[in-house]
Amino acid sequence: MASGSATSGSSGTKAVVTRFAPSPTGFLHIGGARTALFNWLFARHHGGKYLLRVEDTDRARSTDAAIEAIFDGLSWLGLNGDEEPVFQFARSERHAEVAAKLLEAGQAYRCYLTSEQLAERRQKAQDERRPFRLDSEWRDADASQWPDNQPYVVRVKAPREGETTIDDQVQGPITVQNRELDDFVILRSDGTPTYMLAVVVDDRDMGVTHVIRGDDHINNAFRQLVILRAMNAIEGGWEDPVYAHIPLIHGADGAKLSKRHGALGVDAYRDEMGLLPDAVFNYLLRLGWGHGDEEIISREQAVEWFDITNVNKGASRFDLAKLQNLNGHYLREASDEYLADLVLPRLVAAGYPDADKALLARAMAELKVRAKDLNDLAEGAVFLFAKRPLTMTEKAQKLLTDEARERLAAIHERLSGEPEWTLEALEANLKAMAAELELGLGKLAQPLRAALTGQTTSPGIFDVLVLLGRDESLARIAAQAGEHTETQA
RNA sequence: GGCCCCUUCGUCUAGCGGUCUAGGACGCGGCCCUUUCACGGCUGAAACACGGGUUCGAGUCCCGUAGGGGUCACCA
Repeated sequence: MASGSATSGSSGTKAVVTRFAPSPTGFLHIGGARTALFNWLFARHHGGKYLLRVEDTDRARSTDAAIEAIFDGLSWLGLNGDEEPVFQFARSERHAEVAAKLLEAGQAYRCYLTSEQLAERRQKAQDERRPFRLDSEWRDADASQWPDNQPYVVRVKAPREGETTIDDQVQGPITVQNRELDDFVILRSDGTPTYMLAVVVDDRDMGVTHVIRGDDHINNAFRQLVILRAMNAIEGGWEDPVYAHIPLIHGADGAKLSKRHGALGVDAYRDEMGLLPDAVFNYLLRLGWGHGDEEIISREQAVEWFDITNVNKGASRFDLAKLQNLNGHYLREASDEYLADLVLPRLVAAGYPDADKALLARAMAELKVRAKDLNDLAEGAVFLFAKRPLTMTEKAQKLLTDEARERLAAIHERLSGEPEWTLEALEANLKAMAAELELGLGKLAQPLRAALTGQTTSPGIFDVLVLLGRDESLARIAAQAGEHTETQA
């Protein structure tokens, strides 16, 4: 049993309950996604539950758009909660109720210090270059001393002696001297609960057994334990959860991930970068965690192998190149139908409203081996739906020399007589032609590629001919062919 | 600054006192395959931050130093 030092858990085999608790003040970024992933994996691995809670107690900064974006991102990654999400703000009455109990039991107190007074004291401490620690004169004030009609906040009475140790599942034991803890606010002067109170109450009411979150919350754990243990002393049934603080993700330059760096919403990875959810899932899993030499890990495998105590303690950097490589792998594994569905809207958006899914799907096998994301796939597919006359890339244009155009004319003549428009027949035909002309196949294939696709890279040239079909192929060749054939396209 | 935490190739990691002349992956170089680009295969360069201990033996344990990160709100 790993848990804080004091409380003795009465239940030895309690079912695991984890939660992911984003605050809807921004979008689901990559770090949050990984926290959700680890919570999900841990719960799945132990056959427990994984819950979602929206921490929207900051009314000013919370937005519906953010809530939607977060759910959308989680859903894309397959990390939906096992139950309906809890909205923290809706529970403020319960939070206030707990604060009242704390107050009543003398574990919290009304503090009439104003923000200005606090700022003053902080400033003074800083000027004297000593650490600021709040020592409110209201901590032990009697009800008779309370001023009338003055706003006040409710603070918990943090212990001032001894020390507290949490046995963190990732970081190992962490000890803090209790005198480092201050009497933090649990109820604001307008009566609303602070995050510190709400988290503790909600976690316990939701039955959360394992708190897995970013290690920027380590210090909060000690504060939350103050509330938790006070409540446990008052009414019992408030057990310490098991903590696991996972390291943050840094940008490629080692600095904290911020909007400037790679801290994009997961929607950007999906929409702009054209990545697959399985790839992001796999990448995030391997960031800070490993299982021997395994690199490609399926969801099922991940659930089986995942162990929170194996998570590394140090922060890791976000490496886009590796993510893209992984994505390329998952792209090649994905079915042609699935990919065609994802690529089609991209083609339409790129100005090819006539893009045909069936043709796209047929080309996919050839397309996906040379792509690392959906953008590559869409770009590679453009030639299938481009209208004549094709626009040539600079490199393609260069390939179409007079000599090349003459060869195209010859190819046109020859393929016009090809009775069987199949991969095998076309390959045999053109190879024979190259041999007769004593040319490398490339001398024919490259100009052909330019004429057919407008580009210098594409799927195999015979595949391209088959994909395009006889009529379209011949028309495109004719359009670029040299003089001695009259081009009638 | 106080407190807490971290430190293996450029990056992600394996390593849980001897099997480490430190393994894998991405990236980078070379070769092969090849009509292009990819894919794939083979191969090369590349790391235990530093200094003290403990031990017969340390990448693995302990202590310092340096570097990095987190946190110090009536924000979450």
